[in-house]
Amino acid sequence: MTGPARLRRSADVVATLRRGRHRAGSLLALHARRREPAAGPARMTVVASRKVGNAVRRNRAKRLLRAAAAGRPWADGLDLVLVARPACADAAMPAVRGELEDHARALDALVVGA
RNA sequence: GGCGCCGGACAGGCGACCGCGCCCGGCGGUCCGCCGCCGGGUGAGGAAAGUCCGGACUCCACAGGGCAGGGUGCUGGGUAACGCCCAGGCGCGGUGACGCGCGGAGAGCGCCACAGAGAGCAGACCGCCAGCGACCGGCUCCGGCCGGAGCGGGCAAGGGUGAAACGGUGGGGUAAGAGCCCACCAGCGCGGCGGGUGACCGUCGCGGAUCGGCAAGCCCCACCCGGAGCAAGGCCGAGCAGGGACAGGGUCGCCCGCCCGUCACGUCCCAGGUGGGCCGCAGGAGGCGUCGGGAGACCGGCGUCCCAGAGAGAUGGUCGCCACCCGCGACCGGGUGACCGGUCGCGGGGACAGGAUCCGGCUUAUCGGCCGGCGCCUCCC
RNA sequence: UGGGGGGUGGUGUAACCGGCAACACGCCGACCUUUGGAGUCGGAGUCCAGGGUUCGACCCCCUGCCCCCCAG
Repeated sequence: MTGPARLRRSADVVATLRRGRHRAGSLLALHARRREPAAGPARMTVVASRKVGNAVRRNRAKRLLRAAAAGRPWADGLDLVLVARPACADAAMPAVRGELEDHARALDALVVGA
């Protein structure tokens, strides 16, 4: 995976969802959290629940989110969780990129600036 | 030409740039656990799906018997096995190609609402038939005669109810009738002969007058099933804190049998800790080709190929070109015509759906065209 | 992975061993009332969907869809 490294451990995902900042839109929700200490490149994972649809729709949504996330730079020391919404599986790439960029800019101000 | 039936195979192709999982090789770094870069190889389906069946595999005193429970259900075959497949038999539907169904109701229990006279060793509303007939009506040659109400009987042909009502035709018989009797037909049962491995078929004889449906209600018969599941199971590593109860425990239930144990290394409960890695885990009931056996499902021989192995879970993103399908328009060709074919332009479309231990089936979803065989109708020669 | 339960008017629930789908609240319409409320009368159901068994299916069997629960 390019860009951010993969976030593998379940505890890290839960910590990011619970203690991180988040922003949500119609296509996706972005959770972000600074590690302590904030060393190493950003890590990320994508999530799609059963509400998104069947396996094809879930995987489609996750691929779009990965591709979109790989297309922009991320600050070091961040843990990211991208949550797919049902509409994400039907969305086009520019829309996904746009919404992700909005969330990322808003959260950079909160997480990085804090 | 039109409308159909059955079977099979496919699941757009090529290319550019940026990326992903796994494997191999090289280089570099390393705290030796690995990490980074480069190159090469490889990377989803006919249903991968639903999880409805069957097996492989693994573990459980090696699970032996009985009961209970569950499943299957015409016959023969195929298979590792099946609830699957093939062939056959019978029945039903269809003009037909073809499709669908399948043990037993002559072992027992139970159920058949409403309607209807009667619905389970049937029944008599209308009706039919003689008899009585003191009452009523009509006729009268005055003796009676005819019809009806009523009474107690005989009958079950016809009407009518219902999903279903105790065979059909003809004859005899009778007061009227009825398998009451007879012949033939249908159906049932028994027996013989012939064919078939068998389901069953053909044929001959005899019998007794001969009535259902539901077992996807209980049930009977035959056959099958030990249980759990890859979070099976095995190995390595890290970490913690013990306390209490009990004589029984052993992978669904009950009894017997068997095995282990009876003061703890067991079982259960509470509390605490961990929730990491490796194997299982990809050579298989395997794919393709060919030859042989078989009616077929399928089986065997030979050759050849290696074809996903992740573990928060890899196939993506942005485009181009060419085919394919649909709609509209223009032009050309054929035809009296409805219309058909071709070229070009514009617009649109490409489904259902993603491996998670593996395999064989079933079922369900699915845009579109392709191949093969067959049936019916119509037209022409 | 294995097992269990359920889907009935708008909502919450019924229906013996197969025989006319019932109740409460709500909604709609009519009557009554100056209006509203209360009251009276009436109305509305693909019994989740599609097949099958049966004379007949909410009920029995098969297939599919959805929801809930339990164990690991």
